[in-house]
Amino acid sequence: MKQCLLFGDSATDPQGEVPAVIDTGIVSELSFDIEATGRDPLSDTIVGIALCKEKGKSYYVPVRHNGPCNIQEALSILMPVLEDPAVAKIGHNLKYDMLLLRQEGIHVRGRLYDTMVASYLLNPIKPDHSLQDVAVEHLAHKKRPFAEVLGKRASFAEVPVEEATQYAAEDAELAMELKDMLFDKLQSSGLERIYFEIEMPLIYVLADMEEAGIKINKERTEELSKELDRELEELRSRVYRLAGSTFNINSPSQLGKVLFDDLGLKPMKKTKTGFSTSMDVLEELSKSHELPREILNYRSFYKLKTTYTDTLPKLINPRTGRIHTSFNQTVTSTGRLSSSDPNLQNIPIRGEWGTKIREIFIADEGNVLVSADYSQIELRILAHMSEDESLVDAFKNSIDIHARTASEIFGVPLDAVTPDMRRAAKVVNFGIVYGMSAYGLSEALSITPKEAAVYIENYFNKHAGVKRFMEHTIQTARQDAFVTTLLGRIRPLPEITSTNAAVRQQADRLAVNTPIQGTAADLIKIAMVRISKALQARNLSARMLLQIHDELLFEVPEKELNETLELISVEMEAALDLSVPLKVEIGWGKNWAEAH
DNA sequence: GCCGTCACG
DNA sequence: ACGTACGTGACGGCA
Repeated sequence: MKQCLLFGDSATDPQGEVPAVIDTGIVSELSFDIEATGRDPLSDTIVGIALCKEKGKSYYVPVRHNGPCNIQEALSILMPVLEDPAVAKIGHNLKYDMLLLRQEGIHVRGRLYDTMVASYLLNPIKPDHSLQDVAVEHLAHKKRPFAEVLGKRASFAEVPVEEATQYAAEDAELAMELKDMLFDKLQSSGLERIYFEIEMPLIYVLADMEEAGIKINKERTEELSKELDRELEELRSRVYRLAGSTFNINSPSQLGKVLFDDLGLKPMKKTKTGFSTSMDVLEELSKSHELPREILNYRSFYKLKTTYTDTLPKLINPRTGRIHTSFNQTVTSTGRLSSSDPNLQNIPIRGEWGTKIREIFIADEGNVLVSADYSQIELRILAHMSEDESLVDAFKNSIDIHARTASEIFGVPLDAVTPDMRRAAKVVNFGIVYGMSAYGLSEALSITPKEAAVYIENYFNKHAGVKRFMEHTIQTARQDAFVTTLLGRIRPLPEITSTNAAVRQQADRLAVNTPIQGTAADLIKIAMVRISKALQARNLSARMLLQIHDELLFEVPEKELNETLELISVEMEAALDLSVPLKVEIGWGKNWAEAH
């Protein structure tokens, strides 16, 4: 027995002149191939849902187009399909569609095929993974730009339904076509497992995190803004007095005039537009004049106020009372996530003000925030990938790695390592991972390049495995023009064969750094998926809120704290089986500062 | 819309 | 001689 959808002819066949009457029979025939789209980026609401059965057979359900259709009835008919775990979902940027549907109470389930993420895995250095761009690259298909369809209208809902149908159906059809095309390419590049076991399940986790958001103490944040205002006022007058004139401190060009013309300080570095007034320059100049120090103070307070304390309260969602970031899964060339609008991966942590600002991120009543971070993750991955004996041994025996490096590069016994030596060794350990030169190390440690070269030489004498690994990685990269992570994620390095030495050396550093940074990114993504599944399996209601590259932040009901702490540590430490143990440091408190 | 600067891992 | 440590995003100034 056929049942007509109650919104009847509001469903429109893009090919046909006659509006098609979609019935439940057709909807269930769409089983494998669904693309929820027809969204309106301007108002962040669902305007319609485009469904593609196969090429040439697409439907558009105009949920919010002006007309007599009944939203609730339309959605209640699509809901069983969208929520059916046996029905796979195909789309371009599915997280976006999933989040819109959740606002309507629909929770998408089932296997995902996201063509945007597929495009990213195939080429993470591609700057643009929009459907428009991906369709041109992989299908040589020029898609009509959304802006053109929209014209001067305020919303997609005002576009005539026939035109909207053409547009939305084209989106759905392109995703369908791209799915087959990109899936073949993923398989032949060995990216299938990363796609299905890491990135696709991660979409659900990221959607949950974005939807959850994080609570902040609004009143306290506003207090901090006022406090910063008073500090800035004082600093401004001090700066003007020392400069002998008033000017815009935020303008590097005006500041340059004051420092280098009026005060006659000697410029040290040039930028494209003038003399540099960056931190390291002002740091150096502060030895000969009081002003640069005050400029630095002014800048740091100004940064904190404009980027954090002034901005965050305005971003509280009135519906949820919380701040919701976006986690971008297709941005970085190494496989890391990024966070934007607002970026919650660069919240201050250092110094007194770092603590003050982290204190404004709080747990809801009855909950605590839990922070879990991987200890020295990149060095552990380096140890595993290089099989360097001394590094592996140090981690296996829980030796303080920076202290050991200090004893190696300074040639003193472990118990004779001073805090200063350990601090220098820490810089060396980080520098190695980035491919730092003797010059770079000398700058970072304020020593001569000669001394720095000795440290580096000492390091490699004790770590032949690391040296071998770096040389081998660069050599392989030169042959393949790409590098891979432990899990097989790819980063192309087109410039590794450049005839320009500077360009080529840059690529050499990327060749060494990317497998390490990228493997760390793979690892924490695996952990996120595992934790999400384990929490569900154990019926725990902790929510993952943020990922900050080697740290995960959760909101956990106090009553479930002990069980959840255990679960998080276990899942994170077991996410990958390396030749060195993984160590997780975990803490909790009423705010992010306490949890750390 | 780019540049310089600076917050984070 | 080359240029000099990897990966991000947001802000204000300026054209």
